[in-house]
Amino acid sequence: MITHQGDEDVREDPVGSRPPSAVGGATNRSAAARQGSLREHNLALALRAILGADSPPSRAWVARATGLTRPTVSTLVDQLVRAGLIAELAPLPSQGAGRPAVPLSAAPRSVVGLGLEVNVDYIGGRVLDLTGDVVAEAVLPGEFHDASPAAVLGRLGNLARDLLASVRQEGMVPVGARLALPGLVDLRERRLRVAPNLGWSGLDPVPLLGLPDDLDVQIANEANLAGVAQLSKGGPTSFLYVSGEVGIGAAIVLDGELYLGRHGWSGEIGHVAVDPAGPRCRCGAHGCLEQYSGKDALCTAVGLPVTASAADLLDRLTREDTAARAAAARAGTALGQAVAATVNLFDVDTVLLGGLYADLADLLLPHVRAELDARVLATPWSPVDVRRAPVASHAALSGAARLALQGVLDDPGAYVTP
Amino acid sequence: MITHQGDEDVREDPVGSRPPSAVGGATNRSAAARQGSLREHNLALALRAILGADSPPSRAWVARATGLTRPTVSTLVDQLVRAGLIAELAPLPSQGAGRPAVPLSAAPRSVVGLGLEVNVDYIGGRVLDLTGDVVAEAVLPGEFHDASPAAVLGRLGNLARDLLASVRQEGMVPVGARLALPGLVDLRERRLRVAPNLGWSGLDPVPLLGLPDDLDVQIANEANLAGVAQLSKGGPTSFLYVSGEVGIGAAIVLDGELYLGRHGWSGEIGHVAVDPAGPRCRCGAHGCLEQYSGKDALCTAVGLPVTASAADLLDRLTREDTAARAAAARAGTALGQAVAATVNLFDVDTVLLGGLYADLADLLLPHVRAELDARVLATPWSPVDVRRAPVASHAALSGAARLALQGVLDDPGAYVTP
DNA sequence: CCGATTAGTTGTACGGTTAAACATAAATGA
DNA sequence: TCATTTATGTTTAACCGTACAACTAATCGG
Repeated sequence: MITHQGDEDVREDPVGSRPPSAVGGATNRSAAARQGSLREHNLALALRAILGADSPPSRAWVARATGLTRPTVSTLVDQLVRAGLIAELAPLPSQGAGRPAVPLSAAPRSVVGLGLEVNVDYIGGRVLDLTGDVVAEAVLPGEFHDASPAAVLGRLGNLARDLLASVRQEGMVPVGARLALPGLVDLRERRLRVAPNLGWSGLDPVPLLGLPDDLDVQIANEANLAGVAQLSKGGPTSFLYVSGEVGIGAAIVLDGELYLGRHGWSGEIGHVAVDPAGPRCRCGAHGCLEQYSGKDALCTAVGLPVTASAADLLDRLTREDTAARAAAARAGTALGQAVAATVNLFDVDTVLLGGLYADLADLLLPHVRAELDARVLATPWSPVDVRRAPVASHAALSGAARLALQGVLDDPGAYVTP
Repeated sequence: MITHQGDEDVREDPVGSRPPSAVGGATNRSAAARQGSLREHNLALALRAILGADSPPSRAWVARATGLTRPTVSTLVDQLVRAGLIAELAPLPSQGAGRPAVPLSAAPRSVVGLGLEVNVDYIGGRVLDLTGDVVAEAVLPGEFHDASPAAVLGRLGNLARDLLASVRQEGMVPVGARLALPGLVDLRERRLRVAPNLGWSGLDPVPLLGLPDDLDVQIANEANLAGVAQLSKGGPTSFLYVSGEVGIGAAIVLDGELYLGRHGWSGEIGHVAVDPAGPRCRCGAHGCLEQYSGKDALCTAVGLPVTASAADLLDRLTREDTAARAAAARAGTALGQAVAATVNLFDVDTVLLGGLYADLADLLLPHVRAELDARVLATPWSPVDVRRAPVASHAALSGAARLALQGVLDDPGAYVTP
């Protein structure tokens, strides 16, 4: 027994030290389940059932949907109602026999999540409530390449405090914030390793925001968060989201959860090699996808300055012009090759194109589809569905706010008195 | 309420219909937690703690490790002992003050898992118990390209029945079997879609084995299972395993669980494009990794027939010969490019080379490492560790047997009387 | 031999779910 | 009109599994 003498604190598993392999992680596999865990699990289950229902469900429906009994659901729902997470709506004019049900729905404007974003051409914040409604928003355009992190994050912090103050004013309770950053974000150490387009590297941006210490503020990659924003009630729950901007990022969403990898920098599709002998990339390697399908490459190919707007680029590419067609083909084909590699590796069957690619989807899609048909091994049995991402405008803000709210969905027990 | 009237059977979620996104799935997030779920969770927790301990632990140690109380652990361990999953060892000569502990360990030769494999040049079966020991094994070399599925699987079925009979004879209880196949395996529909090297396609191999109906028999990809076999007590729990043979497959293992994707055909690294303008591949596309680093390509590059053995190939490649060096460089570089893409997408920091690549590791590693250093974006902050896979001989057999046993680890409650 | 220390067990309390019965409210139909 | 049917939601008692505290068991050091 000697070897065990030292192992005192194996038992607790502080969240920070856990590898962030997924978001929305649910019940901890390696923790002891006590009595309360049961209630927490079922509370979350009932909450998800209500939020995910097509129309406001009754307690009895929730019981059927979850497999819990009606008395149990009643007590759980009562707790959710008391906590302000769920609201009882006015009974509908009754439909059929039996006692009329009390419809339940997510309580609007109760708990809210704050999404923040720093990007090359704007900073912004957005507040979402449990219904998914945007309850407050502010976006400041600007030009932040090579701007001082302290200055930019300070301004964003002011904007965030204003948003928080205004929603608190109306009685809402912010439960967390996520900051979207266009770069390699280390979740475990909460550091922005490098953001080439901002010219930033090696910093912890959270203190620079100056938000209250009691608010849970975390950081994540912009494309990953934009991917999360594509989740919607009817839509697919497993997909690859590819965001084209100056850089190209991707998010892998599986069963409604973001796949983050060991450190949180999964999905770096922009540096998948399309042609190992191709042009040199900012990252030092040769032939990265970014050199073929990034915004700069596209602009250059059609003779625009790299500072051109997405609208200009779309305009130029839409011309019936040999150069324009060639540029779209080159970018779309390269994108298709990289996406095909990703699909072969991840086995997803839906691909959503976002960011700049949402605007250019009509031009790129035929080329992307052609490459996927040729290169994805599984195509004959499960064709890959590639399409424009449904949420486009500032998607990362919504994804960040959504993820900030995730803590409530995962552990409503923390917000409820039994 | 009309819209809800029809939704009767939302509650149960038969395992077959669930997307097989991971193995070792643990407590079902979308199921109601009843009282018994608590016990099942903690039973699995205690079992994992005992199996994962460095040396046979006591009940008190398990309590500390899991966060459960000693009385609870006592009752759980008693159940595991009664079920024959855990054995109480003879007390050690006591070390220090206090009542001597009763050391616990996995019960040898109690429940066992059966791993089966059909490959181009052999069929085989292996039986593992909870300690990880091989308790029975049989391998039949042969040449199975274009052989009849019914004949080959019939022979494998005989072999499997012999193994099962012999372990049953000794009082062991087989709890399941996994069949490893070198091809695209659809887990959800339990079909082998296509196995180019066998010349097989579109079949359900399980009935052809003729195993007893009460044994849970499932199928999986050979490389995926070989990846699972690399998990060991001291080693990494998240890694990319790349298996080079005629085809090239990969397994992505995250936190000790195999990532399978939507259908179970994740990890098809052999058809990641290394050069889109490269040679045409069997799959119809151009420039797939397989055309650069597959066994056939390597053999051809050094002037051997594609039927040459791994030993011949190694022998020829090890010569101080320009052609041999060029062949190793070409294969290693291409492999490095595909692996770099995978690492950029998955964010893993360990890569294990298995199959043929285990033999060729010394020759390939420098080239692979060079490409990773150049192409993996995260290299400066988290260098990728690439090395030879620890388990080489018939790894898929061990992985399959291990996965067959996984059901016991995930749900020991099913094998225990409370 | 006695206190200190650690391992494992016994008995009671508590929290959470269940099953069964009950209360509520509407539609249905003789 | 009024009992019957149907469905929702609540109450009650029982059950199950874990926690806590106290106990026994076994060893060491003095």
